[in-house]
Amino acid sequence: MDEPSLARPGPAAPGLKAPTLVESAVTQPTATELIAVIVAVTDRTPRILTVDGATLPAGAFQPGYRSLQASLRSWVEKQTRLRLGYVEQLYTFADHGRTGADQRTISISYLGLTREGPAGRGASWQGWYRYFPWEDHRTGSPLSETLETALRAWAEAAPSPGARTQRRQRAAYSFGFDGHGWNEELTLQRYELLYEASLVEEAPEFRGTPQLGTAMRHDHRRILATGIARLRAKIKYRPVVFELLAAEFTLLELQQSVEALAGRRLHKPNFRRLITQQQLVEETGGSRAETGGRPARLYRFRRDVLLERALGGTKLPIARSR
Amino acid sequence: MDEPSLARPGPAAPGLKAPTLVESAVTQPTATELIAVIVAVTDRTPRILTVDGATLPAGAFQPGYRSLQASLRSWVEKQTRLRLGYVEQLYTFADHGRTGADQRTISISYLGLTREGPAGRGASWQGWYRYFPWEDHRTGSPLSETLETALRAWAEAAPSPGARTQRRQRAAYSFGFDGHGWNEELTLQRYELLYEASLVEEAPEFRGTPQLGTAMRHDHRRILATGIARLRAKIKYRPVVFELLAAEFTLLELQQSVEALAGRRLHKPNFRRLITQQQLVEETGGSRAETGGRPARLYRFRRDVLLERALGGTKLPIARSR
DNA sequence: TCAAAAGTGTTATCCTTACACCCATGT
DNA sequence: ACATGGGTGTAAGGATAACACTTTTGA
Repeated sequence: MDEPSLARPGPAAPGLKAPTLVESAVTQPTATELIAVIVAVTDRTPRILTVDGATLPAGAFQPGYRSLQASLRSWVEKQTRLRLGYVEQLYTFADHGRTGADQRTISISYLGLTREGPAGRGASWQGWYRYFPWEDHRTGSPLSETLETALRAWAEAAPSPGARTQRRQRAAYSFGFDGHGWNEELTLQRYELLYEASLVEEAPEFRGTPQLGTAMRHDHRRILATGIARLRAKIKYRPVVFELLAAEFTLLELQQSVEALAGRRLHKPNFRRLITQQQLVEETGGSRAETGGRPARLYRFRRDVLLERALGGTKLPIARSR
Repeated sequence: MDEPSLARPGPAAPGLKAPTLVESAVTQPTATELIAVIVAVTDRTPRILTVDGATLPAGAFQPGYRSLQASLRSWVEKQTRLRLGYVEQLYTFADHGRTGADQRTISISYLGLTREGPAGRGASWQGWYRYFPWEDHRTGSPLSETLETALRAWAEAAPSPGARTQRRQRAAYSFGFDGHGWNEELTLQRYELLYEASLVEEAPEFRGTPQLGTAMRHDHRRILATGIARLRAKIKYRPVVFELLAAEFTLLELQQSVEALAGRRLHKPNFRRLITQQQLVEETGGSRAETGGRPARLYRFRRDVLLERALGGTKLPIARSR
């Protein structure tokens, strides 16, 4: 049924002249760097490893490693003595005019999860909401009025009526105006929209107007936005949060870690049910009394659980008002 | 609340000595190539553009273009005269020992959607299920018995009891045995599992045992599996199918295109509701009577609809039995 | 006794899934 | 008449969201 009329061609004979659709790749040598978004959660704050607070760790790809990911992992672990848990590739792009005009740098960005430890030479941990203050909706929406005003002005400044409508819709959808509701996964879209509206700068080298949040070197803030968006989507269907927690934890600690990443408050009773019903965790038998309430039972992650499908079918039990 | 104890460092002063976490990236020149999975759907068959049926189109990255994606797009459109609609980056990897030991190739793979046209010099369109016969579940599960037998044998051959259980669970989850149900998005996991179980070959250069499906050059079949998985996930929340259709189409044509990509049958009444209720399409006023039934109304995609959230909240209305 | 956090039970609501059925056209 | 595909109504079931309430500790 699929394609009965097509003859089955064998693999191309070796030594055959290459057709135009396969060009030689060796002609254009480029430099390759790996950029890492290393995330930990401490004290209800998602943090990333930076260099001087404005640059993401970056290193050259070491040939000799089995894969790009292996190269990144070993390089980070050697430099920082942090153990990386989950690692995932984010995006690859050609850096514009960083090196010479004929020689461009290919940057391959990665997301890595760990637990906070000493940062080491020249490095420091920074809360990620410092770069994206509008992304933390755990206690109201901090900049919502400022942003809404600025974005409406930007929309009205569009050249044509059609473009105006489009801008209005995009802003409303991305930032949750007009009854659209906040969607925490749209971090990258929001950043790009703010960039288009000149409310945010790409690199501190070019400064001028007052900024929303702290800028980073080159396009690193955009890479971080990509990482946040990816992680916020991921925690909903894969149990990666546990990589950020100690071996034993209370359900509240688990909840607060998810809240920190998602930037929203969750509904406690429903969150607990979600976790316990899926049998993602098991009791250790211990308990912890620290915060002036009834002592909480301690749990550990069940590593034997199937890796896929976790933390709730799709959604998190978000708390209703604020 | 976020990080009161941390001083706010400014951006690094230019000219500062680079800390170890930022290595020079220019030291290791590598070759860079772009690999394209170009998809079209014709006659209820998803097809990809290949070279000699066994190789994906690949070309060198052209510096001078705005971005990697722009470079890929222009190169494909120039070589094939096809217009690419939606384009998305898939994955980047370092090719193992294709070039010399000290000089490795970085391959950046892309997914691109188009409509089928003349393939041109040396190229040909191939139905993708030729490489993955077990992925088409539109008319039953073709190889289910063969596969289940082979995979159970593979599981039992594991060295330890723990590994056996793991293998059994992975196989059951990936292929839908033991009441797990078929999940069409797990194309890549299934391919990798079959590869581990030596039921599939990575490249035709090394042949020997009988194969499941047609092999491709290098790791191109794995790249194709990545593209299929990504596209199958994407059609559920972004209206990308329309890039594969003519400007006007019937709802059945739309449904059959989705079915072709997903490799499963859908429930007609529910599918139609899903589409019409979300106002993704509008009637053109015309109709078409071709297949011996009541004439079908023609629709067109509403381009003014917001790009995000489409084709059903999350899921497709899958038909119950076969 | 009160504050704070840990937990449990139950209901309301919506979305998905399934079933049942009628409509329009060509042969 | 009947086969084929087009098209509508509606009920069952399950998952999410919300509300109300009890329990256990420390200050």
